[in-house]
Amino acid sequence: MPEGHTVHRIARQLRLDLVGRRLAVSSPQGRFAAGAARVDGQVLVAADAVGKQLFCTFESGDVLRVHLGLYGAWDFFGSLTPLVPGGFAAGSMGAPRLRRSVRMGEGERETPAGDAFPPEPVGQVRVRLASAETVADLRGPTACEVLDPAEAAVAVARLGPDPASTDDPDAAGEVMADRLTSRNVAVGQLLMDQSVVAGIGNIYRAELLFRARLDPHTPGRRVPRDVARALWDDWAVLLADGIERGFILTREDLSEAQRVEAVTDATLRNWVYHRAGEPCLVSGTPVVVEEMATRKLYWCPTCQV
DNA sequence: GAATTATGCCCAT
DNA sequence: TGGGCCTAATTCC
Repeated sequence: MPEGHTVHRIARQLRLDLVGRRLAVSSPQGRFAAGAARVDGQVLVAADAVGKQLFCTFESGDVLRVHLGLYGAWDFFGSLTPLVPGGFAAGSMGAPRLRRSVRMGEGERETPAGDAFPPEPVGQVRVRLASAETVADLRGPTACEVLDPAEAAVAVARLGPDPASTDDPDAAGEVMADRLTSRNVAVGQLLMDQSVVAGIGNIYRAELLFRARLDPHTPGRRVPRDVARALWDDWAVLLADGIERGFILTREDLSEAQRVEAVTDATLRNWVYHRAGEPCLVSGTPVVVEEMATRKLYWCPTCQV
């Protein structure tokens, strides 16, 4: 599920197993041959997520910028460090992939072509990052390019604040509140605007607004500043939880047993997202789905005013 | 088995 | 406004 939490997990996996190593960078698909050649053979010195974008910095200063879009995903093979102590190592992260391996247990990976390492690329692999022990394959990204340091700085500057990539969350929250409360655009659209706040996608958008009991159509300018700040604080909580948990869970009312169930049952995870026509879990009113700026918006007209 | 759908966002028209 | 990315789970016959 490539909202912000997913990209932070990908950056974490890259830091654990590929940062600090000299990498072979290639484009098995061929569409990124020139970009791959620019960083091939260099040491990867950093991997950072900002919002939904991933920035991989090489020793020359050049930066591989990746945006997964709707279909993109990274598949990891070889020696992998669990993302959380005692947890599973990553298999595939991004859009749903390799579901068979997920059923085996999240993180267990399907090994194509037997146990050979490195594995033969399967399908359209845009970029392969390979150390002696680990391979990361990128498929289906909407953006994948190599930038010089100045260009990379511009790309980062275009993004709003991200609670998981700032060292001053309070100041960043003020920036988000400024941007959210200065326009007449619906708050439901502003939360999806990556220059207002980075990393929120369609699920987090719907759930943040429900948790705040806020009507998605409220113009930004009409959102009280303390409500805007509370949205930032809640986003910081949900994002940190999503990064650790590996999926989006926004129902703070679930029992421990239900939280365990939610690992395999996505229908338990959210208040309104993907629940069109089902009764709101608080008011019983059927959850409404409508189009907002070409994306489906789920909300409860009784609770969110 | 085919059609639809999806967590995003860019670009051409 | 529509297509593109390039995939797989889900839903519909």
